[in-house]
Amino acid sequence: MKAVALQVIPAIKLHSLKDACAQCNARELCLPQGLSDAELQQLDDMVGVRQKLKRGEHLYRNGDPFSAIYAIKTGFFKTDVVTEDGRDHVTGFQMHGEILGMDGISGDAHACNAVALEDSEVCVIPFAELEHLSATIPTLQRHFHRVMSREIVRDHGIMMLLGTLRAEERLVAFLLNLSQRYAARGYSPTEFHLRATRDEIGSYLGLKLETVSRALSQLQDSELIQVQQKYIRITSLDGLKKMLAHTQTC
Amino acid sequence: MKAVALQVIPAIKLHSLKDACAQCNARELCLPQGLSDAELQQLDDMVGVRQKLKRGEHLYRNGDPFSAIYAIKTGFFKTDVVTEDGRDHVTGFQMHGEILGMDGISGDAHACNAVALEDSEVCVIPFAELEHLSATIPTLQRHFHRVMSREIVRDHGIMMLLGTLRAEERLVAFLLNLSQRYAARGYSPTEFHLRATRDEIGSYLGLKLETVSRALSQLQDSELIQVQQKYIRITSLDGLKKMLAHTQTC
DNA sequence: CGCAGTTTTGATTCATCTCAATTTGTGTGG
DNA sequence: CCACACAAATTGAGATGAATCAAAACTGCG
Repeated sequence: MKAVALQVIPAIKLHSLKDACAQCNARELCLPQGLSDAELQQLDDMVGVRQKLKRGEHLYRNGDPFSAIYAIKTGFFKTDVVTEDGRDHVTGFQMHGEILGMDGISGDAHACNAVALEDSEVCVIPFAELEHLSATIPTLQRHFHRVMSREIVRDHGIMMLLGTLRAEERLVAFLLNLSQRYAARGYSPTEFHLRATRDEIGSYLGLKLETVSRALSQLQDSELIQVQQKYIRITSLDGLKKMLAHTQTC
Repeated sequence: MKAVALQVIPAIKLHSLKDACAQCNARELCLPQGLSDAELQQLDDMVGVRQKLKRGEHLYRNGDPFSAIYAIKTGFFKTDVVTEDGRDHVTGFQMHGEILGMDGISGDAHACNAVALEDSEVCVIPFAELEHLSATIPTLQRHFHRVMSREIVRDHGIMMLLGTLRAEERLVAFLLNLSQRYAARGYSPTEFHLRATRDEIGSYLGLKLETVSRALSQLQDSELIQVQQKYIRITSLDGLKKMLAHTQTC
């Protein structure tokens, strides 16, 4: 997959834009959470641009100058970091309602790659304007800080996963995390499509793709899940949870 | 080590406090970086309390209500997360000039433990006041966002380390990171004391303490470092760097 | 229909963990 | 100040989980 020119949708109609945040189905999970109607309006004015990406396209690349963060309106992304010697590592999967690009704030350039794993659409939030607006809307400021903090906490959880869990447990943790996030979005917590390949999942979990495949097969043999390529059906949510709970205790 | 009542140093003298930030030797690395004298003064007024901790004392614990972040004035800390089933994992080591506690913003409660690994002193920065002040001082706002973003980027680096490096490489990355941070503080980049035990380092790197010990011995046998318990002397900084650079390439 | 990419599964190798014994270092109280 | 007890670190031998190498099966797309 090679670089593709980003397709930017310019502001079309003032009216439709004003309602964009208000009508977005990711709203409850997104940045404007908890804002009043008037504040929502202000935020809506700021988010002037939507951007569509096809599967495989980069939203941004490591080293790109930083100017905006992105709220995922629809779709699914991965972020990955690459070292000088070519090793790459998937640092996260993001779904709609989640914020991308905060890695870029510290160095005025993005510190990872963000790639759409399916056709997606994001809201471009110019960061300078977000800072400006959040200085006058305490709720927005507070919420933005929470979003950044949540990313830090989430990353600590992944570090824990990578540092202490065994292969099968990592996969269980991954599946339960997806399940919970789908549930929060009103989708089935027990039935979903993986958007990532075994290789990408492996990279995220610090495992080789064969190990991911084997672990999935094992979980299927244990009758905890059903796997059919990217389709996952969790048949025992409790069973999975128990696998994480009492590993050393018993 | 059990819980110890936190020792809080109340504001003593208005004058001495007003100069606290200005005179702090961690200033160049800390939150006030880049502020004007007048802004520094305002920040200084906000940071009303210093707090001293003895080795082994907790600055905060998982679940503690969140009200402030902490700038390390002197000393050395570790942060760790613990799961229900008792597994714990060290998520980071922090030295003076660095900020602790941002994990607590998202849930109004701290999401990890912070423990002093040597006698330390921190500046307590009430978070509500920081938000309030940063709404009027753009430089402060910007800088705070950078600090949070830097933590995210750093965590991604650790995830990469945990997911893709082998034991010896992880240790090299750890030592080089310490070296660089000591250098940035005006200390020797090639000679320092580890404040953490092998067990804590192992937890941080996703390794067992024996593996840490073996890897250190190996690096010593390769004449890249000298080890004497917690004392480390790097004899070939370039040699260490090469170990990380061309592992797969050659 | 065929080809490329992805996934599954098997056999083997290797790195790290585990268990265990010893050494070294540290702090405390007599 | 020294001796003792406890914590931390080193080192070895063996077990084990995941990586590697390899082949076959499946999927989806042109």
